[in-house]
Amino acid sequence: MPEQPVRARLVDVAHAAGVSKATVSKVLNGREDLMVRPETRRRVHEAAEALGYRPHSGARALAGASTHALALLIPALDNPTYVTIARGAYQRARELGYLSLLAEDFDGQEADDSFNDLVQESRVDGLLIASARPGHPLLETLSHSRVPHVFLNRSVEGSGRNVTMDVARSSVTALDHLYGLGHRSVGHIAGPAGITPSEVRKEAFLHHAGALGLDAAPVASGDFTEDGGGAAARELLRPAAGGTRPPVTALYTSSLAQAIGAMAAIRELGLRIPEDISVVGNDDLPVAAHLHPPLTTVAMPLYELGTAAVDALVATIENRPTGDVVVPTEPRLVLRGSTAGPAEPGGTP
Amino acid sequence: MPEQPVRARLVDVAHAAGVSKATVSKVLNGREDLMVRPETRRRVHEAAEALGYRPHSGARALAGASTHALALLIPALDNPTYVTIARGAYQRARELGYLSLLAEDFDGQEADDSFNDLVQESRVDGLLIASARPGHPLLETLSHSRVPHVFLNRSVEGSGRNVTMDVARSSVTALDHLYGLGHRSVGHIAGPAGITPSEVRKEAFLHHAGALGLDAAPVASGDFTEDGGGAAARELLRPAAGGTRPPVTALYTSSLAQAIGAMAAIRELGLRIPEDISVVGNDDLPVAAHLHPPLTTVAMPLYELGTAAVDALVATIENRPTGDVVVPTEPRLVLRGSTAGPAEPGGTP
DNA sequence: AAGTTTCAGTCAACCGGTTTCCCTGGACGG
DNA sequence: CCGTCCAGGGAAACCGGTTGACTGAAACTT
Repeated sequence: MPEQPVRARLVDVAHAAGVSKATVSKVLNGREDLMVRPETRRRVHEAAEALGYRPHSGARALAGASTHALALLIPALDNPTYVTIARGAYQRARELGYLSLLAEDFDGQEADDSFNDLVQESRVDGLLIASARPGHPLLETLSHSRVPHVFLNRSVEGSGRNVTMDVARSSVTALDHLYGLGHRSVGHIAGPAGITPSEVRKEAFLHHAGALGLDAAPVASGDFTEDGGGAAARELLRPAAGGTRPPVTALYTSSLAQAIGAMAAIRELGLRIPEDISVVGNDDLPVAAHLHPPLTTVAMPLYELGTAAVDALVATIENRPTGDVVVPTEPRLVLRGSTAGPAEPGGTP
Repeated sequence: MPEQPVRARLVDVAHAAGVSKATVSKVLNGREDLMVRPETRRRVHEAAEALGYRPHSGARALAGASTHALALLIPALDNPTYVTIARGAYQRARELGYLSLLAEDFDGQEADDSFNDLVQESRVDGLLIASARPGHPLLETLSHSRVPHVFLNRSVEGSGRNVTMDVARSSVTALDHLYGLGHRSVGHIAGPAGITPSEVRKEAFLHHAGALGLDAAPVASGDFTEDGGGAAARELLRPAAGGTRPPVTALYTSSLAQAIGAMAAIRELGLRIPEDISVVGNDDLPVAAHLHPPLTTVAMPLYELGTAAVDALVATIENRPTGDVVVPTEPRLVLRGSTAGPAEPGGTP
């Protein structure tokens, strides 16, 4: 026979357990101030279980002013980086009794839509914002509201709500690897200006390049896309006036997509990977292993970023703000075929 | 000065407009059976606008049994195919006054979680299911419930709720292209058994290969991933007993990731693309243009699939079921560098 | 002119929870 | 033996919308 076709309500559970609505509500929400006999509690739980009771989220939101849901705003869904973050967030939210919803925020406009649909209509209790950037319309909106929120990955200076990774460390890791292979001229493909992790990565790159005493450490910026990476790579590989060899022997990119675009550009220039140019990308994702050649990457703790952001947001919602948080897991180098020692300066075929 | 810090409620709008709650509700919901003077309607709209009124979704859901939200269940977020579908769905939903939420359903377990969190707790009015497959737990769950839903991309036979693309046509398009280049032996890398579009694509491939009179049209199955494509490619390219040349001169894959994996495998076998083996992938996404060589693909109308699915679901919710729907837009060949005429049979270097 | 429609809106019940305050009965102290 | 106290639980007032029954006035009928 089919299951009960109608939803069980709180009152149904109450009736089945022989208690009142109030008691069921207290028991199921595990309130601390509860004065309920273990025996009664058991009956309530059994009745709820038997009836397959699930509270009506709307009713809860209405009565309790809490939806038990969060929303994660990410800048681009087709960037698999954010997918990993989203999975971490979803999982951790679930463990804490929240539902994590996903919203794409290409470039600000969608953020306001999402804000309206999700926050203003009380569908969520708080926001995880991965799409922040200077001048983002949402920042202004948020300053007028009391909605709990944290910024992840892309931080907002002085907000005290940033959850980030040790991005600077990723530059050090990548550079140490290339230096160890013998590279003394390394180019960096940075992300767009104004985006925090991109800036930090660039600064750390330049700083560490100085510390290592590299011969050259040029930087070019581009979108986090394949095209952005390709254009930046062409810029960095252009031989100096009068020269014929590219000024660098290795490239370190800010995103995986940039690395893919850079690799394509390198080949179009008639150069080989890794014989002529080594490439290191950021963020290790499955596709990196299947490129030609397989891409050496710096794996960032993306999943943990998602979980940490949820922890911080839930803490904020419960009035225990955490301040800025940095995920403790360190970036890890994943060695593959796109890096090798540089060619001998004079040894061109 | 900061905006009004407290939400405006329906009653606030009513008061501001000098009418009753009921009137405001009717006006704002644009009900057809409304008897409201244009003048009154204008006042209500102005008041709502001035107060920045947004209805409380929970209250609406409670009172009207309608949440104005849908959920899209997709099998893997890191498959950009589904991202395009999701964008189409989100946009169309918005146009129809719905909010489209995204949920990932790796392999069934998550589907039940989502079902509980979203449907059982009345957060959504209906489900767009892109993750169906035979034996999927959700199918059983759905049969016990009255939740409006449609299946997209992956269909469920006999459900009368399928929204699909002309997948068979994509095989024809790919095969015609390869045939036109001179290929007479083409291999097909299919998706896992039981997944509808995969099956249909395979059948269409075999059928059209027969119609064209190809010399050989072997098929191998694999996951929709890079690894799945790589393994299947190795299988299809294994020379016949005693032979040294691969039995096919071209490969046609079911997904973009498979094509990437296949390309890697082809190279590992010491073969060139497209000189030795041509490759055609399914679904055109930005990364295809940046592979080495750029990948020729069959572009499927993914965005339209998303919009059509929402149309069908909303129709179902409003008691106007549509029956199975096929998106009219035809697959389109995107010509790039991974396809060329086959090498001369005897012309090996 | 009185009765009937139609029009334009209002009233109030209800949706399914949460929460505050109040009630009750038994244990306990004096 | 009676008053107090408190653990255990219940009654009822919300939360913010939606909806159908109902009403008062204006416009038609005849």
